Amino acid sequence: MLHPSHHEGEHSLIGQTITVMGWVRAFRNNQFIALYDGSSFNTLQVVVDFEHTPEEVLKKINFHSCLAATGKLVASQGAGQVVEVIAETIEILGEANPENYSMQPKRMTMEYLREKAHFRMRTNTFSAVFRIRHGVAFAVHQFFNERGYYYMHTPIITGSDAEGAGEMFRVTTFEANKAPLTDTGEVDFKKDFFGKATNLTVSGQLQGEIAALALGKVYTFGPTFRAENSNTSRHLAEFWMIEPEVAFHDIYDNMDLAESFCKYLIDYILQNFPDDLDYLDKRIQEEEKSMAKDLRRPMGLIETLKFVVENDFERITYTEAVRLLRNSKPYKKGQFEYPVEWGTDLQAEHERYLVEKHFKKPVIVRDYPASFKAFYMRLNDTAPDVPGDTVAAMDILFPGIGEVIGGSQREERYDVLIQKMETMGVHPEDLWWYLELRKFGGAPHAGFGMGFERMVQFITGMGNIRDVIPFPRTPGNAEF
RNA sequence: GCCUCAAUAGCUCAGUCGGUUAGAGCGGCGGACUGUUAAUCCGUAGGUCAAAGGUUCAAGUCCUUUUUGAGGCGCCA
Repeated sequence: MLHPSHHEGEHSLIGQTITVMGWVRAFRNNQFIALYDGSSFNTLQVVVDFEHTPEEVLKKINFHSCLAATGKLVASQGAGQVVEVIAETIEILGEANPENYSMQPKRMTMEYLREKAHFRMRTNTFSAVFRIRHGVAFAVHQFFNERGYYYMHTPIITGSDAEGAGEMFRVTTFEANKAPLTDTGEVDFKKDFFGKATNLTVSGQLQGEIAALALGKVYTFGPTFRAENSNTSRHLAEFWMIEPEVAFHDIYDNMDLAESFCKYLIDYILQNFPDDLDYLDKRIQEEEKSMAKDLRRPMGLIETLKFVVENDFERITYTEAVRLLRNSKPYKKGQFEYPVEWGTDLQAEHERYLVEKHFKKPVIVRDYPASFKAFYMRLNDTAPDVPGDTVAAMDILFPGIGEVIGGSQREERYDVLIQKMETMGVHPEDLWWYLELRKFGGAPHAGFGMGFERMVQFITGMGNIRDVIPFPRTPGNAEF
């Protein structure tokens, strides 16, 4: 459909009779329809000749009703748009009776719209968010394709329950109350569809490593499932994750890749979705007018995105982070709820201090204690000033969102890996193939996982992750 | 899973110390309007105050339980 920013269309079609189809955003002065078809943020003005338009058609030109208008495209007499269609005929394609329709041409809360997920994409905010979501997804593939990475489809149903990334959703064809039992009274998964217990994937990483040790540079991008009872604005039970895995990369290559990846995605949206971004930016400013000054964002949305693209991320080790936190004002004043001690994981309040107060930019923290990180992360050599064993792991922390990326160099040394599995209670026999990758033609390699929705959340400035995925799945909610 | 807060008209909200007939804006409906930009103007209808129970002469307001939602925390991406 034509819209004011579609310059090619303007010039080639002015003076011609055309048919346009879309949904009514507004009907002003009994005369002007703002028609919207989703192709961009903009609407096209259709001028109605109401003396020659049947009464029953005029009555059905309502908010969000769908229609086809045929008429001549002309340069607009009004100020707000470049071109407009002088309608000769209007055909109502789909009514939207305002007496029963749950959407209204006014500001609605995100919570209300979440209950109307079948209609919320028709709003300015959500249409902008989902156009941008598409843009980010496209940019993911473009980024990796340009760099010679292969897109790998790792399984959604997985039989390995040793991935250690949280609670899993069971996949079974057994009736919930009629599962066959073994002699010892346990569910007999040998009789289940796959002949073993299976779950929805929590990560494609382990299979990604198989691909990386064959094709060199690969990435996955697919749905991921966590059955955690997480009730926050940045967790979903079903989300999309991007996981590059690269042979011959160490932790530093890994951080470089992750940082340039983040910047590429953000820059792609800045370049290609300015109208949508501009609307979201203004929307946030409007929303923050009624908020206390210290609760507002330090920078506007677009300003923030440009800042992230143009500046290096801060890089520190976990050990340095702990030292820095223990010397911080909130620590000395006892304002942290959780203790800061080498060997315990950084809490959200600590990460927020580093990102939002101290460095005021994205921060990459690396070399975490081995004790609370996954078994597959590569053990670092001991270092002076570091009180315990660390692994080559890194997290990228963003303002407002927290962890957007978590990654590591993988343990490629067979003996070290098997020892770590044993101390961490992972059964080597369950991951025999993973171990064989180290035995035969193994290589140093590294990778990371990016939470796709978290990145979209950051780019759109949306406060709740449920509002950047079309149909959110969270504890107690799988409507639509 | 834990903590805190909330639920009043279709939507967004106000409702004082427990007191008589629960209000506003927007939206809806009826009307006016041929250059509007979330158009504007006039008129009008609309309520089981989330549910159940309790205290009280009297409950939207206080108490208990439940439901739903939000924010924070934990788990993580």
